[in-house]
Amino acid sequence: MGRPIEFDQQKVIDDIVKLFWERGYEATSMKNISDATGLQPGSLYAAFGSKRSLFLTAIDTYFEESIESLKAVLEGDGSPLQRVRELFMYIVGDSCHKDSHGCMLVNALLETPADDEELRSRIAKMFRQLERAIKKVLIEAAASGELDPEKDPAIQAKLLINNIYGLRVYGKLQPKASDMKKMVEDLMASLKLS
Amino acid sequence: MGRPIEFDQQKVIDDIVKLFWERGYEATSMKNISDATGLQPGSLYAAFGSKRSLFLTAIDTYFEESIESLKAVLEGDGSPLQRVRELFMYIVGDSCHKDSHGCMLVNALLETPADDEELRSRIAKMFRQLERAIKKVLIEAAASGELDPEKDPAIQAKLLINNIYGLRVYGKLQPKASDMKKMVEDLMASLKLS
DNA sequence: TATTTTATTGAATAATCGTTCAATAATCAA
DNA sequence: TTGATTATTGAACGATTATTCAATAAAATA
Repeated sequence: MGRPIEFDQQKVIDDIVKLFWERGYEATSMKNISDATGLQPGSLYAAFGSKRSLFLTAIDTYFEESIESLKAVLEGDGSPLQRVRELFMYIVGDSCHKDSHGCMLVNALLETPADDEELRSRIAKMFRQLERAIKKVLIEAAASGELDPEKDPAIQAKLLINNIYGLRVYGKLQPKASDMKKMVEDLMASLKLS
Repeated sequence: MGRPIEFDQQKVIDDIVKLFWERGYEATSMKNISDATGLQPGSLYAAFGSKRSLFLTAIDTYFEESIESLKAVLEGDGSPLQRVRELFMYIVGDSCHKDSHGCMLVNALLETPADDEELRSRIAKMFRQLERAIKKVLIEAAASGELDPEKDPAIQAKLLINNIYGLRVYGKLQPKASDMKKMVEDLMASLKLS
């Protein structure tokens, strides 16, 4: 009972994700958020509690939407390593277009002060999900003989994740998509049995 | 002539580098800087002009000190690929110890808004220096037959830089040094002629 | 209809932001 | 010693920060 919420909760959260994604935590003010959402401070605080919890909500929302797309690619068509290649090309495409803001989680992680255990461990947990998904595909690739038997799927998964982090940084430098694609091709070549 | 500067300029700049490195641009206030250096606002503004130019000075100083160490490793003893391996182990060591703050340039790049061309291009230029240094060593490795002849030194240099970016992100997640080292060993293995 | 509950408004809060400036101090040249 | 020049001090500036709150509005319940 009581007065019902008037604003579209999903739309407001998406607006907030967009803001924090583009500008980071510190550089985004509550005024920015109020302007972007059309909500007054009182409504924002009643609904979310604080700027920090607003940010945590944004992070969570971003992750849930992202991981779904990434897993869809990894579970798509083609051989295991073809699917890993698809994943990387997906990320290259996302990192290269002219108004990309990179990965919100990487951005957030790098902005997070070292002593903020809560935020750091939250983000770490998210990346572990992606790492597990990649590892799973690499194990498939090992079973089918597509992966070089010298390579340990667990370590290779970490190495691939490392390259994804790298692409998210590299993407901030306005790189040529053709360079990034060549890098990915070379990276994929190193996985295959030769 | 006129009253001479009283503070130790190098020490003050080092203090400021440390602050921006630990906390980033937005989260560091002029009050923090005043407290850390012992200088009053007036002195800081007289000497540096603005918070932004203070940050640019910090970035430049950090880079000059860093690139020297990195180049020293790349021009050290051992075969070309051994030296590349040294470089990576150096970065792993630097990224893993408990109060590491990662690479200040990567941190700064990820915090930088997309429309800040000045800062972005300044950082891009710095990374290009490291890429060139790596490429040079890879060309040596190709000449001596140490590098897999299938691999293009230019692309491999980009891929190695990509992994360095990655390690700087990975380092924020409090990783196990042993995992990172295994990753580096695998990465190095992919360069060698097999 | 009267009451309760919750949402929204938007002004107000105290603190902090980056920056400026007049006053004072320390040096050099005359 | 006097005047010019530059450095330092620390209070003050207006703007902005995250957050709060009393007033008002809209719904459900009695």
